[in-house]
This record gives sequence, structure tokens and C-alpha cells, in this order.
Amino acid sequence: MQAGRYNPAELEPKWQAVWDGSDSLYAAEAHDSGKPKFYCLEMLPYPSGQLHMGHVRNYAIGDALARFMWMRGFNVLHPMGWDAFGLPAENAALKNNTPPREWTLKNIAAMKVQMRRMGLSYDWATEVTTCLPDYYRWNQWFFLKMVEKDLAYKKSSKVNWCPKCATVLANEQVVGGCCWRHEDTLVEQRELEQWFLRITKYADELLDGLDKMPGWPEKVRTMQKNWIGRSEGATVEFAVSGEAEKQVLSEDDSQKSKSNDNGDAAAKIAVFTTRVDTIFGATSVQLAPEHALVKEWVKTDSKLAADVEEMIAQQKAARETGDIGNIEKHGVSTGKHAVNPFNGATVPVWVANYILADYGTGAIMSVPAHDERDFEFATKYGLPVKRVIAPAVEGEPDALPSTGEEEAVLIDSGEWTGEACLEAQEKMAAFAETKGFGKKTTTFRLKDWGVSRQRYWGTPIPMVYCKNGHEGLKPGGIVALPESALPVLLPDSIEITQEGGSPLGKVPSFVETSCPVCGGPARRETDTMDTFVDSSWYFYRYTDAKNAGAPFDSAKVNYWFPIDQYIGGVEHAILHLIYSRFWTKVMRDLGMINNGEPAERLFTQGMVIKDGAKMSKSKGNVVSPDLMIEKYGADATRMYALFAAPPDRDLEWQEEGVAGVSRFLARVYRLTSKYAEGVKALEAGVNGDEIAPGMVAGQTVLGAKLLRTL
RNA sequence: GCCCGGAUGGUGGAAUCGGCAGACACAGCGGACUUAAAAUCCGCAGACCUGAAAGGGUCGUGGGGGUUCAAGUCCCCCUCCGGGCACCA
Repeated sequence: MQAGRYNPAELEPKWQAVWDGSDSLYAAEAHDSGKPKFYCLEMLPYPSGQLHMGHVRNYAIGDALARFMWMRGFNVLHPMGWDAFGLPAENAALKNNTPPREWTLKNIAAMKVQMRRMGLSYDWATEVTTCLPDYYRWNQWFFLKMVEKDLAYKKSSKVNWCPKCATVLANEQVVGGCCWRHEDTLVEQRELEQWFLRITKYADELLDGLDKMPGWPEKVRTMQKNWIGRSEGATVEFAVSGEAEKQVLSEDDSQKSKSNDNGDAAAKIAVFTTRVDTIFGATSVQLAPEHALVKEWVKTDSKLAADVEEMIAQQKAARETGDIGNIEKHGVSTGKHAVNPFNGATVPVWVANYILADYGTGAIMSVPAHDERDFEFATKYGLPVKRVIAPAVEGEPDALPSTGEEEAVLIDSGEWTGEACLEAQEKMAAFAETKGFGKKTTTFRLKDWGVSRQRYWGTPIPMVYCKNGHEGLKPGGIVALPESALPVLLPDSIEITQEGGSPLGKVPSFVETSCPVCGGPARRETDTMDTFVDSSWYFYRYTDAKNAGAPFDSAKVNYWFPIDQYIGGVEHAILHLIYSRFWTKVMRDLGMINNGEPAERLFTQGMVIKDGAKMSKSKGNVVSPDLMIEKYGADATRMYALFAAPPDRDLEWQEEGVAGVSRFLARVYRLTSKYAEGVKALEAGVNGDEIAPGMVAGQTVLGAKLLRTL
């Protein structure tokens, strides 16, 4: 028998047919198999209809690892699914007049064919498709649980609106002021009634957990840390002098409203600071233009009203040119004054464009001597600068503003003079609390997750609005459906529009329903859930994908979890990867799972680039995986993706390199074929000229390499 | 501005704990096979100097300093490129 010629076009389909034919080949085994388990997971794709090189790289890495662990004798779970809800299906519907459901399922089928051609070792018996009712009904189920636990609530607030998507976006979906799907489209602010998930309840745990996750890249942990943005400091109340109005609180600060019944209490401004030790150096108080007190004052001060309006307009303009963050500091005096409760000093109250309404209390004390921004502002407007931290070298004052060294000591600070800054921070906050004008406070940058979307192709929110508006229920007659009413099915053939409001609102058979409490007429919620809800827990469903009575069986999840290796793009660092950590903690608190973190190890692979730029249609540098497979075979394509650059770095796609890998595989094949006779003699029954393809042989080596890298 | 990466031949990159820099591959060059070409196989290949050749020598991992018997690798300073965050009080 002559040495076989390497012909992937012949070889690969043959073996893929063998693999497809044996269902159990890559199937995970039962929990009592006695083998150690290994859960290898790649982020599930959106079924756009076309696999791109980024997918190929992601899945080649996961596949090599899964096979490696499988061959080492682990019980491996290596599933795949489809993040199948989302806007592109609606856009396609508008464009081609194809229903989103049909379009999506067709794409899934096409991509599955591509994945099989890639020779990826998925256990298709555990496949999850998020747009099918047997999956999304559990989104609804979780939502009801969260309503019950007060983790889901509805409120009116300023939200991000993408005019192209014609829907609201979560904060995490706004990238550089633009929509995450439309990087050239600026997000607008709109005031809307929306459902929110109380992710902030877990802010501390989400943050502190990051330090106990050595298997996650430092980069991702840092991004999450910054996103959560915990600041420890204090709030201190400055009384507005000469005011005899009711206390006005910033909008988010509902807790403090108790001490509000005293009608003649002076208006107070609560400021948040991380450096309460420098309060003796405060020479003004600065309010955000949107601050509640400012809204009061402009009613009787038309000059102030005009100035503030202009400030807001300027900010909006800056946001539109992308210059927000660089605009010059700018402020107007309100003519009012406030009293520093620590030393009784009366300082002017200003409105300034660099104060954010939605961070802290929307108001600060300005300490120009020890804060750069305050210094810049004070210099511009001639406000006094008062040093309260001793210079590092006595008699040689360092340049202002100075934030103080570790050992810095306070000066000119009344009874705290001579205290070390760090200690003074603690003591002064405690003092303020005993005196009732302040307290230690922690604020977060993280906001609750807005999950309402004014779109059709998503999970219906299982809530109704009773027209009778019962007593004792949430305001406005908001009624949660009973579990027995699930799933709330998405109606099938409807007209997709992109005008204001969800397309579901125009489907009477969907909207009109009855109240589960009184039986009277009711209107369904027509917004759908953010698609990031779907991907927040999909990897739990893989362990028990066909369960019709529950999202999953806890025993199965507890066996497989945590995910041993999660692999995907870094672009989800503060989207999917923070939402799914939140969801995991919620499920843990519902008693459904043991573990509080979903993944032991996370790997973020680099981008695939071509001619120095990320592959994209607009740049015209897209390389089609299908074409590569056709020309060089799946093995060469995959092996090149693994070999040509370290998995965590960007990979420059060079077709000559794929050709080189293909030649390498041909050599391996010839070499093995040459010895096939001997192998045949040793193992009667094996076809000598049909040595298993490079997929297995090559990947043992690459798997070992990968493990070291991961 | 702040945080995190990165910089090694013509090219992608390797060097895992401080121990022969340039693995492997692409492109290139020479040879074999062929009527010829492709494919395949064998070989050469960091730069510079030197030698007829075999060989010998000097320099060399973005730049500058340092530690060490020994530095791509550790320390300090700087430049450039990529990414993230960005008035967060």
C-alpha cells in the first residue's frame, strides 16, 4: 500500500460523519462516572448566520483544550448554544421581510453546519437556544423570583436611548457615549419608566470577590473594579444660610428623608467626599446643574436659570462632539451661602459643570488647596485657597494642589490640627455622625441594571398592569403573573416597526389580558428583556438543557460548576461577565446553587486582525472561514489560529501561514502513513491508510502548549 | 490625565525559574527530481568585518543607565504602539 496523500477535503468529511453518527463521542458522562470533571466553555455566539475568524479562534482554543482534557481522562462538558434574541433579527426582518424567528433559526442551522465542518467537539445533546420558549420561560421565572425578592423593580429615570436601535440601553451598553452596537451613534438621555435589576445590592460582593479570582485576567478584574467604582468617604451636610425651606435631598437619597418632617429646618446640602479630613480647607460648595436645590432656586432667579440652562446645553453639545471630560471647568455663583458644620465657616454655593448629578450626592465641598479640579476651578474664579495639610518639608511649602503624603498631618483644622490625615478621616466622620450632620458613606459608580427594551425580539416581561389598580399591590396596579401563567409566549407573526414603543404594543391579542388577582381587564407589559439576561445564566442550563420543570437540577449544576475554563473575547469584561456574576449570586441566594462565582478561570483571547485592523465589513478585510476550510482544510485553519500567535495576543491573519500549516500537516500525514503498515500489523482491524487526521495528533501537542499559556 | 498590555531577523513569533537569542512557520536563496513548471524532498539563512575556503571576529532583543560570573528575562529613567477608563469628588 502506498503512502496516502493528505487530502483534507476527503478526509475531514469522512471523520466528521463518523463523529456525527456517534452521539456519545463527546457527551459528558454522568456524575458518578468516577472521573474528575472538567467544564470547558466558550462564549456562545449570536447567530448572525456567518461564523467569523474571531469565532474560529475562540472555538479552536476551547476545542483543543476540551480534547486535551478528554484524552487525559476527564469527564468533559463542552457545550455550545445560541444567544438568539436581539436586534439584528428585527433589522433583518425590516430589510428582508422575514420573521425574526425564521431568520434566527435559519442562521443557527447554517452556523451549526459550519461548526461541524470545523470539526468542533461539541456535545449537541446539551444545545441551548435562548429564543425558544423552553429557555426564555426561565428568564421569566427568574424575573418573578427577583420581583418577589425585591431585586427587580420599576422606576422612572433618565435612561440611555439609542436612536438607531430605537430602544433603551443599560449603562454597560454605552461605550464612549455611543451605542455598543452602533459605535458611531451617540446615546440620548430620556426619562422613561423602566424595569431594573438591583445589581447594586451585590456591589460590595462583586467587587470583593474579584480579589479571590486568581484565574481571571488582571485586566478584566481591573475593568470590573473600575466599573463598580467603590469610593469610601463621608457625607457631610452644609446648611444653607438664610434659607427656611424644607430640606431638599438629592433624588437617589431616599434613606435620609425621615428627618424631614420639620417644616422650618433650613435647606441642607449633603456633600460626598473621600477626604473629609480636608474639610477645614473647603472654600465653596459646588452643585451639579441638575441638583434638586438648583431646580428650586432657578424658579426665583431667572439669571441663574439661564446660566444653568446654558451649562446643561453646553454639556450636551460636548457629549455630542465626544469632548465630554475635556471641557473647560465652568461655573456660576448662586448667590447663596452654606455653613461648614465643622468650623462654622460660611462659604459661597456655586453650580459647576464638572459636578456629576448621578454620582455621590451631586454636590461637593471644594478644597482647592488639596484637589486638582477644585484648584483649577478656584484659580479661574478667584476663590480662596486654604492649605490644611502640612507640607512634606516644614518651611518649604510644596506646590498646590497637594493631596498629602502618607504621613501627612493636618494644620489649621481646629481640634484636628496635628492629626494624621488617614486617622482624621475616620475620626471626623465618626464625629459628624454623633453630631448628626454627616456619616461615613460608601458610594458606587455601578448603577442598577436597566433591563427593559422597547423591542419585539426578546423575552416578554411577565408582568401585567391591572386596570382596577388593586390596593396593596405595587403602585399603578403592577401585578406579577403567577408561575403557572408561564411562559408568556412571544406572538409569532407581527409587524416590526421602529417607532417609539415596543412593537408588541400594537398586538391587541398580546396586550389585552386579565388580571391574575381580580380577573378584571389588564394590559401586559410590552417591553422585553435585555438579551444580556439570556446570557447571564445560559451556561447553567447546559448541564440540564431539557429540564421542563425547572431551569436546571441543582445537583447537576453543583457537580459541574464552577466552569473550569471559560474562553471568550475581552469585550464582555463589564457586560456579560459582570451580569453573569450577579445572576450567579442571586441564584445562590435563592438556594439553587452552591457556588457564588460562575467560572474558576477566564481566558480572553486576542482579536483576529488583517492588515493591522480588526476584520470588519466596512474595512473590507474579512477573511471567510469557509474559504479557508475549502482551500486548506479545517485542521490547517484551526491549527494556524492556534499556532500563529499566542492565544492572548492579537493574531494577524496571513494566508501564507495557513498554507504553511497545511504543508506541515501533509508531512505529518505522509510520515504516519509511511508507518501505517506496521501499525496495521500491530492492530489488526485498523485501516492502515486511514490514520486519524491531524486533528487529534496535532492537538495533543497544542493542547499541552495551551495549558501552559492559560 | 490615570490604569493595563506590548516592542526580539525581511514577516508572524519562540526562548516556561537569570544560563548557547532567533525554536516552529511564512517569504527568500541554493540544490535534487522534472522536457518544463507546479508540488515534493535536501540544504542555506540576524547584521557587519575578515578569509580562496574551512573558519575566525565584532555587534545584536525600542533607547539610556544599573545589578550579576551571566540579562530579551531583574531594578531605575525615557520613547513609541495598542487597549481600557476618563471631570467619580
